[in-house]
Amino acid sequence: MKYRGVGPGWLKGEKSMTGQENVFKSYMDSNSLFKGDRDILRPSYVPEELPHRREQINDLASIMVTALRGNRPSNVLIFGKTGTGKTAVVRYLEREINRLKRENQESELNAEFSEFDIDKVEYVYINCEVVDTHYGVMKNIGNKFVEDWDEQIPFTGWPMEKVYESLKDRIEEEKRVVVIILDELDKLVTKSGDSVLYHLSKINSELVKSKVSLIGISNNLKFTEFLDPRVKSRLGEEKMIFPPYNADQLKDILADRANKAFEPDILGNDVTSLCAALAAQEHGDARRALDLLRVSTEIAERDNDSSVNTNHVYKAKNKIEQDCVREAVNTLPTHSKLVLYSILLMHENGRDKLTTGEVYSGYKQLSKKSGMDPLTQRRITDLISELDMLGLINARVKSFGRRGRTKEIQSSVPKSDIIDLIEEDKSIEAVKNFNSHSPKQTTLM
DNA sequence: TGTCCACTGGAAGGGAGGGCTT
DNA sequence: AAGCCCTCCCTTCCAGTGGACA
Repeated sequence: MKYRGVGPGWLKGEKSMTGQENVFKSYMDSNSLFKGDRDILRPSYVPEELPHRREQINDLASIMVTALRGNRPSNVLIFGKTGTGKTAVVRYLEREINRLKRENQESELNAEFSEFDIDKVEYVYINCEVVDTHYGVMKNIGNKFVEDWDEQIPFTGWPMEKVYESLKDRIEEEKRVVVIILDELDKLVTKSGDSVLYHLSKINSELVKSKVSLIGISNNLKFTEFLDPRVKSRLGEEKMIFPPYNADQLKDILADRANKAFEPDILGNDVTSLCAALAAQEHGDARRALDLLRVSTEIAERDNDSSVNTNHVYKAKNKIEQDCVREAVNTLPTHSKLVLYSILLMHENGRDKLTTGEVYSGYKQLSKKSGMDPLTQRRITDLISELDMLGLINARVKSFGRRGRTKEIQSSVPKSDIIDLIEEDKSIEAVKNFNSHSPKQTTLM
């Protein structure tokens, strides 16, 4: 069939050139329960006020104000579990600094901070879960100071020393105070060590005009144990710990966002309370509370309901959990999929607890069947640990005395759903139905 | 109390891939 | 084109481990 393109009529929701009604039409005509921008319910949205974080905002602002006077603020380490507002507070202060810069430009007075041009305060935010290498972090910081594509540090190819020198030169081009935020810092340290922190924390001794301050954000209080003592002391000049939100605080946060996101009467009684209570069970995670409210509303919209009720919230809870698992499985490399597949198949065959050796022999059978060279057992040990970290399996080291010491492995996902999902992967199509009852098939045991 | 098993997990290094410099 | 750098994925080697058992 010839491709005919999408004509203007389609866009208006009229019948397509094939004579069928446009697939989006019915959805576009249905009423949205959101008042406007649904991103208000996304964790990345930074509201005008952050409920129950005034104290942390003030503390951090009192440290950061030094930058506005042209001096170097102390380095800060911020700790707190997921969804406790760490990133939101840092982003909030970034917005406040930018607002101050704008007001300053408009008034052209620069009265309050007259000795230093506050336009020269630079805020560089790096998420170390995304950029998790020494090179990547340095490159990203350095590239914040150039707009010309030709002058950008390439994403690979330069020696580290050159990247570092280039970064220093760019910062030194004019007198400025650079505040570098390293979010999810523990991920960077775990993966690439502390050399990037070593360089960044001693950079001030090599700068003449400019100054650099670091704000590290981490979920893990213990990650500083892996740091070189010099880095640890330079980095932790100030420390802040963000406590988890309780259910009442989460309810306030949700109520605040809900006021902006919905018309009155859209949310049923107890919807925000339930979202808050469910999220409070998970160490007071505001991100989870907001996701629950947003997904509940989306489910209500799809069901063509005129309001959101607690049933939608329970559905949303299940959906979020399932989506997380499916996403995790879908993005696994092929060999990890085969390891998980072999664990699930053996569970299907009644084997509840497995050892590394058993999983490895099952995996080897599957690899050969799918025409791939199996990886070594050492490598598979690492893949098993990764699956454990993703929460797809439970693996704990256990000693069986004379029968050795190994991991005891159990799956922690719905077996048949995930088996079906893995079987959708084209690259391992040959192992599909490996465990069928056909007499010609071998069975994993 | 020493032995033994079946691994665990750290360290070192190979090599492929992507890109820069000379 | 050759030499170099960095990252990623992987292998190889090997010391260490917990607890049942003789």
